[in-house]
Amino acid sequence: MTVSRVLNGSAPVTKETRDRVYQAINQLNYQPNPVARSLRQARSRSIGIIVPNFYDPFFATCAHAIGLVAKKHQYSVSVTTSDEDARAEFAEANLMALNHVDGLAVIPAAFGRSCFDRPEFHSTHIVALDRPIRGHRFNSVLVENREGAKEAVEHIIWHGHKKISHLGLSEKLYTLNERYQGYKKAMQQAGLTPGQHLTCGTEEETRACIQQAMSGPTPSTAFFIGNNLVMRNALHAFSKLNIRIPDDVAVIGFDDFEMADIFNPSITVVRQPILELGRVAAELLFSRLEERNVSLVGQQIVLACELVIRQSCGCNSQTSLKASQKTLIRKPAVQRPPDKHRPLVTSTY
Amino acid sequence: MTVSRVLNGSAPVTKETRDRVYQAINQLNYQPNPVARSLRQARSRSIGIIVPNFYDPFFATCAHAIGLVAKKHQYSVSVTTSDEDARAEFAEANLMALNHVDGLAVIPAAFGRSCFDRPEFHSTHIVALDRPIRGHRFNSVLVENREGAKEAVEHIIWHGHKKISHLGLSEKLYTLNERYQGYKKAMQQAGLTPGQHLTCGTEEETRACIQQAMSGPTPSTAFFIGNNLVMRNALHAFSKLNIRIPDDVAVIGFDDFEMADIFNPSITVVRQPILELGRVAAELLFSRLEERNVSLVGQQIVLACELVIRQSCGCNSQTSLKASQKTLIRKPAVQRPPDKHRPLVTSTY
DNA sequence: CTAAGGAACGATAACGATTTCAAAAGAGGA
DNA sequence: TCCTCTTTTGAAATCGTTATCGTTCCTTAG
Repeated sequence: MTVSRVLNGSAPVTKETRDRVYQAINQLNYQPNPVARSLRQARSRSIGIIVPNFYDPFFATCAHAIGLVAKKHQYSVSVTTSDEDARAEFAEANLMALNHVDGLAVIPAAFGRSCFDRPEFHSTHIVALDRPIRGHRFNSVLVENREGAKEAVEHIIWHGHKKISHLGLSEKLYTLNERYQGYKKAMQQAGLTPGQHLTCGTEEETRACIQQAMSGPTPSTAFFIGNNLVMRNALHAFSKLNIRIPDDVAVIGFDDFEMADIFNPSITVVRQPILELGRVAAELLFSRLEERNVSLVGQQIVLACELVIRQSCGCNSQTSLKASQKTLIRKPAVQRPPDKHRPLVTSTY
Repeated sequence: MTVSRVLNGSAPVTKETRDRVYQAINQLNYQPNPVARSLRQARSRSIGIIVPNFYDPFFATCAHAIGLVAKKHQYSVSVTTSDEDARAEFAEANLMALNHVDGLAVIPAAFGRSCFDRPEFHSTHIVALDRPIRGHRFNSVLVENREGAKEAVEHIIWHGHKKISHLGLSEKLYTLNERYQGYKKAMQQAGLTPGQHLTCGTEEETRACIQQAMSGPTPSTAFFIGNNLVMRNALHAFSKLNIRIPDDVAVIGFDDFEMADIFNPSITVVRQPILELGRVAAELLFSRLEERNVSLVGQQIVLACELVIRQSCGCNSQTSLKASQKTLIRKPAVQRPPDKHRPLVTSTY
């Protein structure tokens, strides 16, 4: 008991006894057993992170950012994946709850019904990132998908394009649907007819979509591309079809990626504040664990994106920008704390 | 006690009692408490994974592969990061050991002294991936860095290049040093003078290295590039310096990456069997948890790489390969089970 | 000098499972 | 009928910590 008091500072202990305790601890190489602690206290000074997968740089960067905040607060973390499957997500979250994690940061799985309102989680603090969880108990931290997409499409319209196609992965995915809505709004406000949400899963589908969009009486002269999987496939397709960017078509994407500014032409994108997303979500979680900001419970926080103008949209960085500065960042309207770039997503091994 | 026997099948229970137990379990929504289990049994049917970071696709894919195997064996996983720091690695591993993980799969941190021979880990099964841990207790699963690099350099030599430079991140990194040794060997066997290990951390350093290598009386006509961080910076530099690939210089890299075949020209690389690496390491770990293959303890397993020939080395895929097949894979000498490609490292959110 | 109050520390009982041991119930043989 | 043996079930101890309560000792006030 005295040892416990010394280690936790939960009650006063004489300096002399304290020293004896520390001496014994050193002699015996004693380390408190976190399992027994967790059993007794029903908490563990740890948080769980559930992301759809590890190999998507977006998710990886979110997990990284959350981990940094956890480290700052001296919490340990445990990361697992849902594989975009709500059932697996439930299994993982349930296991974490049984293990008495103090909080849970989740990028909710895209497919299946979310289960965080189940009684298993009544005593667990949960924060969602990137995609919302409905429910008065939860906070969600999101990105301005709609506004970001709208701004991107407006930029293409400003370039003079009239027939702009939208390529996305699936209308079922929250973020991609939001971006499509932004695309539609920009088109309508400019008096243009928005196209369908062209669903491009595989590389073949993407090529077919592009070919179709570029045939007919009024071929598309520009593409808004909803995420990086589609961007990859689209770039491949453009190359195979001998379609030149930005001469034949303008291209603008959502979510910045590692190679976007190495590409020739470099790719104009809407950059999401990924580190900020993870950071804000994590800080929110910890503020709730420490019973602060309780008034925010149930609120959504939405972070602004940046339009990163490079060459693929038709802007000629050689002339319009200083030679030393290949990338122009148009600052978002909403003020927000400065965000460092996504960490370099490349190998160090 | 009877409930425990029913759930674990650790002793015979009458069908009648068993049914009553299940009925009660359903009524009460009972779930066994893994913390109490872990406290009593000193095991948890879970493994820990420690990787340097999440955002490097290589590490992410390793973690993914290990997770798949764990799922198959019905173990849960907990992933954390060391940030390439051996002290943080020790802290994470120690915490996992205290939490009674049954096994630990680690990509050892590059910087600092590895601590897995400390008494804290005497009862934990540990397997290393990608980088070795010395010690008779440990298994390591590695990639043929030397042979892969050698084969790549031999391919460039076959193209007729005589002055070939080696760009790497750091000689302190195990894998990069191994690859440099392979480069040196290939050069020496061909009667050519190997260059220094050119250390390229930042983009500026990389540019300087390239400029230096390409100046003087005998400028480099080819570059072997040790990993993807340097590859990224090098591609940027080549583009800025208006050096054309493969016309001015040939380029070959180590480790395949997402955009390698989208690039123009597509990048020839040595592909590592990443999923296989994770799979083999995980299966080895589980076979040791189940007390099988004990004879393998202390052994290293080394997996072969593939040379993926694209355009940047000077091979003209338009003529030398079928038009439908842009990528030629030269099979490795060593037979090994077929490996699926790295999962697509792009966003689905 | 006594009583009251606080500081320091120890004893006991949880937390929720499993290990070990003991008891009850049923089967079979003398 | 009684005894032994096996099958099934329950009781107690245990894992390593903390919550709770109680005891000792010392200080201070009346």
